[in-house]
Parts: sequence; structure tokens; C-alpha cells
Amino acid sequence: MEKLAVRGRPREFDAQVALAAALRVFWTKGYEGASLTDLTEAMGITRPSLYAAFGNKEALFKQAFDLYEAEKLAYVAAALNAPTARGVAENLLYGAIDTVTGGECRGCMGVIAAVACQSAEPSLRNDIERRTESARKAMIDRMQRAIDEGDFTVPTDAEGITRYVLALLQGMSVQAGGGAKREELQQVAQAALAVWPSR
Amino acid sequence: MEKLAVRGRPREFDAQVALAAALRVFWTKGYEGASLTDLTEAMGITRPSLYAAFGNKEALFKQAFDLYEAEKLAYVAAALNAPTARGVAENLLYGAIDTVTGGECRGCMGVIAAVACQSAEPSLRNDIERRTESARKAMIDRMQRAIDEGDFTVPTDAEGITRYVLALLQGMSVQAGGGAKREELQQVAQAALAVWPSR
DNA sequence: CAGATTACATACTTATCGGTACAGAAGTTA
DNA sequence: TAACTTCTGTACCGATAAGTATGTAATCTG
Repeated sequence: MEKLAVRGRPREFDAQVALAAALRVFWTKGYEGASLTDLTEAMGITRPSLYAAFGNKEALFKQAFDLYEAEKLAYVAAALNAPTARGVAENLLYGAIDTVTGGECRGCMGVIAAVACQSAEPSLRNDIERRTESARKAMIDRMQRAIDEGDFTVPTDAEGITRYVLALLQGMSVQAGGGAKREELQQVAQAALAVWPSR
Repeated sequence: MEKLAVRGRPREFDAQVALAAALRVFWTKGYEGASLTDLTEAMGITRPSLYAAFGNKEALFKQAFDLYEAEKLAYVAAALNAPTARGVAENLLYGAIDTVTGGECRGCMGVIAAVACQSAEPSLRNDIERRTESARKAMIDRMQRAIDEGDFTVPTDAEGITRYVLALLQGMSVQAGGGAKREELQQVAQAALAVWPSR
């Protein structure tokens, strides 16, 4: 999977570095809010180089989103490995705080994309919806396992408790995008865990 | 405050009707996603008429947001009048479901505006933040009163429980924007009320 | 009626959008 | 070296963005 048989002039930039720069732009400004000028300036490459390396704006966005999921959402997969449903919720809520307030970009890119791409191309909207659905399915499966294992102290439905946790995570992202500080988001996590109905 | 001393040619459209049409456009497409062509077509007026009657795009948005708050967010003020904190939460959660899935527009305009206006003019962002802050402050005050009245069964902090409820409402709006059905949002409300820590 | 005032419709402005044609530069292969 | 391939930089494309100049139509005041 490495660059062998490189014919022609080699490219002068690192595609992964450029993609990471594009991710930051999309993350902060959303898909439609990020112009090609914003992107090329942040990536340090020219417009034709961008198209040659990544296809077009939509393809670039999807590749940036792949990178985001791989780097920033790794904690979700790890969080689901906690031994109890409470541990999962705890990991998800506190992990989200790090992701949405940690770096230079605020909020969850998935939430930003889902909310701000209402008038984008349908193919892009479908892609975003597919990613959201995939994450939700993983959470539902984990919650169903917790129910089967008797974690919950009250009758619980896997899809409902998942949508509940998801709403909290999404709301925290909205608040982070609005400027909420880490401590303020910790209040949300603490309130949620104070009433969490499982071991 | 009525139209007296009308000199000159009278306008041929109802400004309130046109503003309601503009609201629907902003609600579904966001501020930046709504073009003047979208707006004028929906409002049934021409571009110069729009500028004469409402100022410019940003001023039109603010007036549309005023209308939104007056019409669609009236339930918030009513919800805060419930006798107990549980009643407030119940009213807010179920009222939100009606607002975000009720009509032709999905999601909460405040959430859409806050998330999708990251690259809009600062004056607009400040306006949105001011509105969000105002709603949160009203909720904090109500929750503090509930705490003082002994509604809560566990030690509770007004700002924390407010941010928690707000996160749920915002998350429900995100899910509604992503196509969630009324029944799916009811799962969120039910899960939240099942663990709600007050009378 | 005449004049002032305001609204309407067409057509335009400048700026920016995503995307690309083209020519030259920088490598590999023979 | 020559031929080939691929990348880079400039300068451009048509479409659309927000906003407006201008002439005309409709109403009120005198």
C-alpha cells in the first residue's frame, strides 16, 4: 500500500498533513462554510493540487471525516468496551468533553455536519447519515448486551437509552460550539451520571 | 403602532406573512444556506421590496428569529410555570418534541443557528448567543427556585441541571434534524423522566 | 388636476463560489 | 540524451452570492 513505481513529478506536500489541515477547516466552519480558498490556504497547496490529490470538495470532506472518525472517535469504540453500562456512559460522556473542547476545534464534527448540511448535496447528506447510523447501532448493541447482562436496575429499552445518551452527547457538542467551557460540560456529565440507572 | 398617515404607494404584500415565509426558509436551510433567491421566492416579493421592508438579510433573519421565539418558543415560558421541577422538565421535553417534529421544519432554529452560523458575521453570532443565554438564564432561575422549594431528592446545582436538560433538548433537535421520528424522540423524553431526580 | 412620496420590476453591480485549461517544472524510464 | 508521466502555478470559466440603480406605477396631499 506504499508509493511504488512513482512515475512523473512527485508531489511536494504530504497528503496526510494536508488532509489533517482540511479536517480542521471543515470542523470549524462546516462543509458549506468552508470555501476552497479556506481549504487551500490551510492546506498550503493550490487548487489543482487539491483536486488531483483528493477529487473534489465533497470527496475531500469524506476523507477528512474518515480521518476524524479514526483519530477523534477512537474513544467511542474504547468506551463501549467498559464492563458495565455505567462505565460505557461515563467513558462516552467524559470522552466527549475531551473531544469537543480539547483542541482548537469545538463541537463534534458529526453534529456540525448533520445540522449544517441541510442544503448540501444529497449524496453528502446520505454519507453523514450513514456514519451517524453506524455509531448509533454500535451503541444500541452494547446497551442491549448490558440489558441482557442485568446491568440496569429499571426496565430499559436499548434503543431508548441509546438515544438518550446520544442526545446528551449531541447537546454537549452544541453547547461546546456555543462556547461552553470544560467545567460547564462536566456539569452535564455529572448530572447524567448522578441519575444513571445501571451499575 | 398601526399604519397611519400612509403616504405614497401602499405595499402589495403583508409583511407578517412574508416574514413567516422567511422564517420557514431560515429554519430549514439555516442563515447561510438560505439565499436571497430562496427567500424572495418563498416570500413572494422582489429583492428591492425585501430590502425596503426588512433592511438586509441579517436584519431579516433577526426579525424572523423574533417571530420564531414569539410563536414557537412560547411553550418554554409556559413550561417554566409548572409547579414542580419534574413538571418543568416534562413540559420542556414533550414541548420540544412538538416543536422540532411538529411542522414542515425539523429541529430547533436556535440549535440550527448556533451550530450552522460559525462562519457568519460576528454581529449575528452575538445575537444568537444572546438569545441562547437568555433562555438558559430563565431555566436556571426556575431550577434554583425548585431547589429552594425542596423539589429535588438529591443535592442539585441549578446551573448543572439546567445544562443537563438543555443538552437533552438540543440533542433531540439534532436527532430531529437528522430525521428522527416523534416516537424516537419520545424515547429520549421517557428515559430522561424515568430517572429524573425531583418531584 | 399637479406634486410629493413610496413601492414595484427589471436589470445591473461587485465579489465569491466550485471547478478547470493550460503551460511549464520535476521527476522516472529507456 | 529523449520521451513520458505527473505535479504545480496562474489565470480563467460559468454560476451564484448579496446588494442596488433606475425607471415606472400607485397612492396621498393639496
